[in-house]
Amino acid sequence: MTVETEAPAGTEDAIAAEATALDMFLGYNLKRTFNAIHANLAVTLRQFDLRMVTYSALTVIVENEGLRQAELAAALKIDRGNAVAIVDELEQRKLITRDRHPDDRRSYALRVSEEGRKLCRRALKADRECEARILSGFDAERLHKLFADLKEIEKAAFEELDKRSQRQDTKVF
Amino acid sequence: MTVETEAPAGTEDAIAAEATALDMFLGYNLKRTFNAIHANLAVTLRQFDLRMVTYSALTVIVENEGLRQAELAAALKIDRGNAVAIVDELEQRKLITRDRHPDDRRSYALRVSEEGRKLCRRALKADRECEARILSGFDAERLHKLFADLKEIEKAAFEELDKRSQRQDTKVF
DNA sequence: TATTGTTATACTCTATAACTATA
DNA sequence: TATAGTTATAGAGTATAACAATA
Repeated sequence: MTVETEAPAGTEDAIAAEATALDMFLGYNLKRTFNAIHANLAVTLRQFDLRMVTYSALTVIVENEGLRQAELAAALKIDRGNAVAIVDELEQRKLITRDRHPDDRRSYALRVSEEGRKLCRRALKADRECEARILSGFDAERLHKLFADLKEIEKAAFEELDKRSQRQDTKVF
Repeated sequence: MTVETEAPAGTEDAIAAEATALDMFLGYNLKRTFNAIHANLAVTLRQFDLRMVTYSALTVIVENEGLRQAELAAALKIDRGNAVAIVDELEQRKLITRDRHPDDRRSYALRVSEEGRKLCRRALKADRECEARILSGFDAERLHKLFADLKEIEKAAFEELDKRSQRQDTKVF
């Protein structure tokens, strides 16, 4: 998605340093920035044998002991079906336990183990330190504004999406 | 990845409206915001039967007539191998042509057709209008600052990634 | 009837490796 | 030797549909 500036080696009059119409788009810039941040996160998490999704699943379980798989899936915005393998992996690594839910025999109650809690704490710390290095040039106020902007845009984007699906609905009938 | 606030229906004391440690992370917030923007983009592009990658490929070809497939792949930061199917699709839909490169018989020169140019123009317009609706609450200065922040963070993140791989290198030897 | 966990399936995206034809 | 395009393949990520057990 990103139009990077380095020309492929040996390409004499390459499409280097070019601007593209895509530069004007927030989506394009968000993707580029996220890719760069995510590349760092992947390196950070590799030492804990975690992926982004297992990392965030573990974090959510730590913070919500006893939650059901369906609740975890909703929190991570992933499908229930896709949550199975993730929970399987965390359970097989003894980072969490799958206990029967006391008042609903369909459900599991997910709980972190001591080992899982420690791993989560170490991963969060490493992630925090990595982001701090990347964002060392940003003061608190600038960061706060940036986070607020991102939140506001997320909200506006979902509102626009709602409007569009309503428009579609009214078109259909 | 996102810990959304809506509780699943029928979950009485659900993990609703909760904060998570992940909220402190730029990566997490970028992903949430990008997901929301991308959901809109996907809806926008569906009417043109385009995906994000075919959309950006078409745009890059429009802006760099005659470029090689390898150059397109580099611009999109995708693998040469993965570019084949994308170029195939655009060619089969007669949105672009694959001409032999005049001075290198290994290469193709990718060129947009009139139909492709029109489609690209319409898609860019629809994308622009959608983003404008989402960002209607942002004035030009705020947007400019946001884009600048994103660019700066991307740069810092890749620099940090370089440092880390160098650190790894020096460890190995 | 609806929900929980599960399985199967499929499509996209990404990454690697090997092949051919050219340079 | 190296590069351009191609093919095959495999791993993630994501989405849908169906099933058994339970509510």
